Amino acid sequence: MNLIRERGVAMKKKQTVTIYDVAREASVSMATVSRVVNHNHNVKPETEQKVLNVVKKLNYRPNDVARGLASKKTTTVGVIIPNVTNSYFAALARGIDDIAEMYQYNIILTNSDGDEKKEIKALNTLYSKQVDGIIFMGNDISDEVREELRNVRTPVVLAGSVDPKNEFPSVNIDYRKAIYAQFNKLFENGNDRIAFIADNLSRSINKDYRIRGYQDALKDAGVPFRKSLLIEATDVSYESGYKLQERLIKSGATAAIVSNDDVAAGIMNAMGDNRINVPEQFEVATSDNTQLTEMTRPTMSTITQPLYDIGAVSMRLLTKVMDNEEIENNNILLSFGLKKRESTKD
Amino acid sequence: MNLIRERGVAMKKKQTVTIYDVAREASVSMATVSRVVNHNHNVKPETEQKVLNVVKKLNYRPNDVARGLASKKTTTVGVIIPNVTNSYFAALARGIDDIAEMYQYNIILTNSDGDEKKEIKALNTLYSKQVDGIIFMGNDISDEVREELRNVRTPVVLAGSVDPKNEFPSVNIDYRKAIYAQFNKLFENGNDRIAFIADNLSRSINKDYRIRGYQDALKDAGVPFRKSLLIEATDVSYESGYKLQERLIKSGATAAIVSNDDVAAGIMNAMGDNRINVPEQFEVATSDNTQLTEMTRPTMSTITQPLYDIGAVSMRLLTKVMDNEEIENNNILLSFGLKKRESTKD
DNA sequence: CTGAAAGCGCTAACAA
DNA sequence: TTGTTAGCGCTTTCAG
Repeated sequence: MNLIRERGVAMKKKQTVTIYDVAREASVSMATVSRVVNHNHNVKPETEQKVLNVVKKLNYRPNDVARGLASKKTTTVGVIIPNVTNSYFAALARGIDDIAEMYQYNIILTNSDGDEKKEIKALNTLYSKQVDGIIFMGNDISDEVREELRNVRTPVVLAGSVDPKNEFPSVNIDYRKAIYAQFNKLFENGNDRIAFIADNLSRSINKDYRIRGYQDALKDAGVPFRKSLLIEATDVSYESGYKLQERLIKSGATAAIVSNDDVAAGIMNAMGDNRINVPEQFEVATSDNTQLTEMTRPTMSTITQPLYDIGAVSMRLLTKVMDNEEIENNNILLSFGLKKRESTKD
Repeated sequence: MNLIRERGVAMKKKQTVTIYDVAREASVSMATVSRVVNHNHNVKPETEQKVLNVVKKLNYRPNDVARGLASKKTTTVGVIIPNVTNSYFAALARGIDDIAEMYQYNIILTNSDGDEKKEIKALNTLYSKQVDGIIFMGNDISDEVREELRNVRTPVVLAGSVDPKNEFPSVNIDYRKAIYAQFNKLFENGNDRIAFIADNLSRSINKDYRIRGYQDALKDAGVPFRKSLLIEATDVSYESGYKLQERLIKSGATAAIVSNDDVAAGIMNAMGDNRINVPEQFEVATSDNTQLTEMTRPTMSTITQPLYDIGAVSMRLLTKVMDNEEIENNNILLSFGLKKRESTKD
């Protein structure tokens, strides 16, 4: 080993300079170097300066892996996302990364496609990598995932994803109230056959939240429930929305509440392509207020959600959990709104 | 230490089971456990089975951090992306992650906003984290970034980002030829005042590639170059496109080649809102073929790029570089096409 | 086919 | 304020 070090420039392999090298060169102990590198205050200014000089001279960069092993902290958090390509989740991811960066964390990003198997696999990998925390996105969590989440014993926060059992910290909007409000708008516009559309009606986020809001509204409005107005899309894509148009018309609906912007855009464009005017003949209200809502013609009325903030707040919450801080409220609901654009009458 | 382990269940701190525990329980050495966990063939089947049983019984999970320190491989690669929220880059990121997963790598994702300072900071962080490789996205690389990239001495591949000096491996399409082809289409449609729009005309990807293609075409078509037709957007957003519309009309252009789909959508919608018909009165051709091109009305004609593949191929290329494989071609150009939709006449 | 032992580069008591 | 010394959990020669 020493032989290798001595040979210096003659070495072929790239020479990594370690804390030991710095210590020797600065005539101090490794502990002291560690202290100055970690901005530990208990170091005499002169010593600190001396070390800093050597650090610069040798271009020393601490090895985070070694650090992680010794300190049991990796300063990285895992992020499970259904699909980066989905603008709703991408917006959250951006919020997460920004706050993570602010708190000196890095993000390991894994796409799950909302698939339970992949989610579990990702969780295991993240666990092996010793991440300090995990942000989980995926609308809701299956029992198997819940089990795994308990298992890994790593702080977890759900972002834009509900936990009906309130077992894990989460950041969301109140989906039930949001749909309730949206229904009423549409109802006031004269619609009493309002369809509700989501990609998976049996998922908790729909079954336990959105559809309940829908039914609350139905009840208060004195409108009977019609099962045929609950429509399931094959997935959260533009195409799946486009294909739904015919069925929607046949259902007798005159308006639709859609839980995803891409799907809503598909429905709207399909209406237009089939000479059904939006909003005159059919009103469409969507849910995510992604930028797409302003790009379509007509533009889309929507629930407004603070997407970026949902991500940002989740990450902030996670830092608190990781630091064992006292959490006053584990299930944060950010406020939503209703934005009227051109796809609804009022 | 032993004391602590002995206390077993009595311990408060969560007990992590290590390779040492497995070895003891299975009455073999750590080395043997390591071998079976890493699927090293030189292990007698019975021994392997015995170890595997204990692994399962104790629910042993290898610690990747310790592994990383010992083996100097972290099986994670860094990905620098301007913005996950940008659908062009998000599509590449998805391709990257899928192939990474296939090769057992994880991805550390960092948003740079295309900002040189952030790019350099990210590079340094990734270096500290000892990533095995880096995928860089950002259109092109400044001299400072180039310097840093050389410095870190970690395999790098550029995805959807040009390196005019061909110093680093990269995966792209031939932007010059693509713009050339697109110009000709528009020219054949009867336009001789065709604007070219990008967010930063002085960036290499525009200056050295796209604008050259534009000028090649100009020359072959015998059309004089007009500087006023080279238009810079403030950024790659829908709004910046929307705001450009007036200037575009004033420039005398009758068609535009736009280098970003969001910007193109903004321009198109602004035209529509100002009662200028696309494509009858103004033709718009865009560049990325993201899904947005099908969502706008009219739909957008575009260059088609294999976005997902650019990411996927980049990651595949990176695995080769990391494995020191012989690379036949360092600068991969994937094929592009031209897709006619409704925003151009032919 | 298996084991012993020396690290990987750093942090964190504990002393001094 | 600084140094000494154990490890952190695993891989990897090198023997046997």
